[in-house]
Amino acid sequence: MIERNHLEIVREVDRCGSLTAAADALHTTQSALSHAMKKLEQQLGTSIWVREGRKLRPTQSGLYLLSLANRLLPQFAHAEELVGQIARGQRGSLRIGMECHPCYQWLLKVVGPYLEQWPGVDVDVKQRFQFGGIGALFGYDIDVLVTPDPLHRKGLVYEPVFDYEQVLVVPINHALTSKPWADPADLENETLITYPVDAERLDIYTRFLVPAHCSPARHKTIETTDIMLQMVAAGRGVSALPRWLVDEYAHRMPIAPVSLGPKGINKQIFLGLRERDAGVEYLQSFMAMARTTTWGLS
Amino acid sequence: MIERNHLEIVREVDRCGSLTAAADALHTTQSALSHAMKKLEQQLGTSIWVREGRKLRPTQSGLYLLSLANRLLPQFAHAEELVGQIARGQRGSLRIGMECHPCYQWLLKVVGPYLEQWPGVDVDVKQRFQFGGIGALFGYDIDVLVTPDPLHRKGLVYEPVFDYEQVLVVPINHALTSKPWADPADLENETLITYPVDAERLDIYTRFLVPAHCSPARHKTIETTDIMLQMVAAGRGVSALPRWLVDEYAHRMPIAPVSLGPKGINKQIFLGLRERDAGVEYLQSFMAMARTTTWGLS
DNA sequence: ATTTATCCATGAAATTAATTCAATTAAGGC
DNA sequence: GCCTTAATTGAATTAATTTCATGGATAAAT
Repeated sequence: MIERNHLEIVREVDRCGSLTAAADALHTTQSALSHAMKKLEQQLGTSIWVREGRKLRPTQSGLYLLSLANRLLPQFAHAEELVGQIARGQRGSLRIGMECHPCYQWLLKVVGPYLEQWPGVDVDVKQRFQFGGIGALFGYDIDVLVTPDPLHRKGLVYEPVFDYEQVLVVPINHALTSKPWADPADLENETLITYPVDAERLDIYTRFLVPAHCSPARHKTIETTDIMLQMVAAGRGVSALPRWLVDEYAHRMPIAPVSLGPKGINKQIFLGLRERDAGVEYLQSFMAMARTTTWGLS
Repeated sequence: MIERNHLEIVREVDRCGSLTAAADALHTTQSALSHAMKKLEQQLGTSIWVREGRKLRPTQSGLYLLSLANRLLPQFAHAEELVGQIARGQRGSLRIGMECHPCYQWLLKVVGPYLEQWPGVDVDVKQRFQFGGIGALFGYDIDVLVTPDPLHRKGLVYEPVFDYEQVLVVPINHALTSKPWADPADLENETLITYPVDAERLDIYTRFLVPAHCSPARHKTIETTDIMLQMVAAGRGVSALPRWLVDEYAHRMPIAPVSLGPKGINKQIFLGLRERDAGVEYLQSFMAMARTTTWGLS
């Protein structure tokens, strides 16, 4: 019934004062407007203007339509601009999924500058997924997945963003600090503190303890990195974290890193996203900034 | 670009889950919707849904359009309903202009029942006009003018709603109460209290004092009827008001009416409106109720 | 594994709607 | 009174939308 272009006409006639002038402004003929409004008037069963001399005076209906036009038309215009920005990749929402607990610290460093550069992009971080990070990616719960395990699936692409070494964290006065590296057997009398995830996803198990058929004296889980390190600093256990993360905390806490084995556990963090989204500008930019931010850390 | 139509489709697809179902709900074919949205997608330069298997998943743009649809479509619907009511004369705004100060009391009696009978009509009362009541009527500042002076102009129509007698109001123990009527000379020692309007618009001057070349000892102006009558009751002056108004207050205040001259000053109140609006149902109804309400007063 | 049923996309034809053109009416300015 | 400006109207033209017929892709069913 009432269409956007009717509102446009009502608004323009009000602005210009006549159908003819409005037709000019709308790049069409006066006749077209006359026909269009006449049809609307018939549909609504009421006139929108009354002719007074050769002026058009809005009726009550006309005045109401005018107020409607002034309310609604800007919203249409705004919507088009916004969608245009989304189309050009200047706007959107970037939902980041984290499968790598300690990476949260790193992420914070990326997000700050990113938000400044992309004022139109809303960033959100999610850490728990019902069907795993990849499921969340496929399910459009997230747009980017930060993970150490780039499980390849059709429709997904991964890009490595940084390498790091996973190290043992011990109190600064711990005996192991004098050794060049830790052996699996060194943990047999220790309390191991980890994030609360399956053991298969903890490298210290899969790549260090399990191959050597060792296990720690006790195993505790803690959700947050800060508390975890405070526990370590207090001598209540040891943990395994990226070296860059330990280095950062070592300034303010009595903790120290120890390599896991002679070669250390070397890992890589990947950013995964849907292939379909690979061309989106603000996602590409996030990838680029993620790589850059890394350099300052390791 | 974005048309009401498109929003309708987006909303319905979201509700129904598929283009086909939405087409059904909108009483058209799936193909029509597909074509329509494809065209919009091309214009916007972005897709609105991504085909996933045989499902449509809204993109960011699609989600935004959906929120837009949910905001805007109800307003379109509401507008159509409202304009329909206006067309049927069931709704509008009734802006009443008053050129007769004491009539405000009478108006309040009319407006109450009127609002009940016409829940869709918003009533507003205006009392000050830059170019007089008639100017306000011509200028569409008001829809109805309540006036004792029906100045005839082309395009305006007047209808008398009630007759009344303008009387002098005096304290109940005043000497004049014992006379059958007041003479102009009786006011020469009195303080006259009136509304703050030009003397030419006060009948007690134009039709009583001026013809007799008399004037009151003092002249005070007061805006509100209640205070005016309290002043009279307190013996601080006399005033001129409609008899029915004085009768009403006489029950609770020590005041009394006295006719102005042997025949009294007889007046008539008119309702004026634009000729063009004469057929509007809720205006006609107001006229009718105005006449009815009068009977109970005089 | 093949079949079946859905669902969406697409191109061409048909239909419907919108716009223009030309003629007409009406009011205000000179 | 005449000229100019504005709006309406009807017919012709042009543009748009819708339908129809078809094909491809996917999920469900046999």
